Amino acid sequence: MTASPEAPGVARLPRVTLAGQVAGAMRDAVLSGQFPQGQQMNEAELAARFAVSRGPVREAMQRLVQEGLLVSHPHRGVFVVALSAADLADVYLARSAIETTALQRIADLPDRGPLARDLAAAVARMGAAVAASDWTAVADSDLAFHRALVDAADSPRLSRMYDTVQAETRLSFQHLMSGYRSSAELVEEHRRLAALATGDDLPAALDEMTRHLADPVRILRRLGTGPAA
Amino acid sequence: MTASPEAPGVARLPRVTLAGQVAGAMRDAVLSGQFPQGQQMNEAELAARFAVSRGPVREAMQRLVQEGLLVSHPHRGVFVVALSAADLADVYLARSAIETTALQRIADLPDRGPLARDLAAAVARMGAAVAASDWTAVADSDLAFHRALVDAADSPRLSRMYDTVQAETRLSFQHLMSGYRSSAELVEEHRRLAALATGDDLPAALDEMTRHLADPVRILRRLGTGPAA
DNA sequence: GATCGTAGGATTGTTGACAATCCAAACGGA
DNA sequence: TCCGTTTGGATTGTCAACAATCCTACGATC
Repeated sequence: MTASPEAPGVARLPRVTLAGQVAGAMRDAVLSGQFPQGQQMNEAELAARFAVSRGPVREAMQRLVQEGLLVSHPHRGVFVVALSAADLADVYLARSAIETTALQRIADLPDRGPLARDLAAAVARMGAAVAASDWTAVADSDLAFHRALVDAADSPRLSRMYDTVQAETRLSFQHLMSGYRSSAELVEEHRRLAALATGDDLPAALDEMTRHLADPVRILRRLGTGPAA
Repeated sequence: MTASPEAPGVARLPRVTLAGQVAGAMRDAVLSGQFPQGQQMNEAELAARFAVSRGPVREAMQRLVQEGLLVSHPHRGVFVVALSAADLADVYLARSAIETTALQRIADLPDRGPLARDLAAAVARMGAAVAASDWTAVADSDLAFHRALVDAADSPRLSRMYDTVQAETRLSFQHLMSGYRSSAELVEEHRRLAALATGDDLPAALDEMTRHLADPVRILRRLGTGPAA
């Protein structure tokens, strides 16, 4: 047996580098709203805060730039992205592209049992979170639901692309949360989605998903928030 | 008029940094097959080659990692990706996700004239390239065709996601080229796609695109190339 | 009074040196 | 002969100092 450098399954245990740790911490900080949108991320400041040199900080920031959480202006600095209403609509367009494709692939899956379990669990958590009025947990279970769906398609690229747009989705929650649809309705909607995703009526599933993802865009348009078109 | 920091339209002229230039050069080198798949990219070596320090080289490599052209193993190095048959199939799945969504958006466009022109131009160039047996030009026009299509959807995120998968597509050409479908058929297929994309029968367009993108996967499966599943 | 030009301060981009980690080959023992 | 250990070389990860660029505020000129 020739030991391949990339043995499948046995993932090399994650050799953490400083840059990776800093990237994780910064991602959490940005996603938790610790840095307001548009704020500049000062390299020296962050380096001092994490007690590392500017090198790893630069590397970490560049990763977050590629993830769409930060935006870089050469020779000027990197800033927390400020998502416009048009950006939010675009995020949901990208999500629908990924999630509907995932649905199609899921329909060809031999065993949708595991996915059904994951989705049910996410819906259950969402229900509990709504009952407890824990909006952070509601958002988390929402994200977990859709992630489980995409990951079930077993496509590295769809999952990878979804990482980015889901991060942006999470970022947008801090804007959207207020005008969000009624929570009870939200849970019911996901329960319906779960049933359709693991059922046998693909067109109906696609239709429901499209409507589900179009809703936030409609809300945005109604609120008239966000700068410019 | 308060000068906004992000005036729309007036894009800041691209302040090139060394890292950016190195990234461009490395991208070209990798995509042109100058570095074989799986080869390690030695930092010091590349730094000497471009006459810069290791810093910009590291930064450039990290960008290409995010673009999917290189893969990084912490403490071991970064390598040119080796796309398996499964990876190629996945690339085309991701492409279909993006391109079918683009088609749907294009269908809602008020004026599809510019797109029709771009697509026609790409098809014309493809025809000329086939006549001249210039396979590089054939590939280029193929890529240009699909890029024009995606860009016409006017979605920053779809376009950005497409950057990555198109780079991988280009990389895969060096494998796939041989068993590619007949060139005359290829031109005709794109001519048909152009007509459908700018026409009024969206379902037919989606269907044709799906078939178009499924073809390379079938070819791969037939050839039985690529390591493992 | 407004505009252009200029100096100051701050921040980012780049560099070369140092430290930590990994891989492979040589070595010794069973 | 085979296996586990160790050691050496090479490569990557990190650091702190230097250079280049940008933005702001101030002052001169029209």
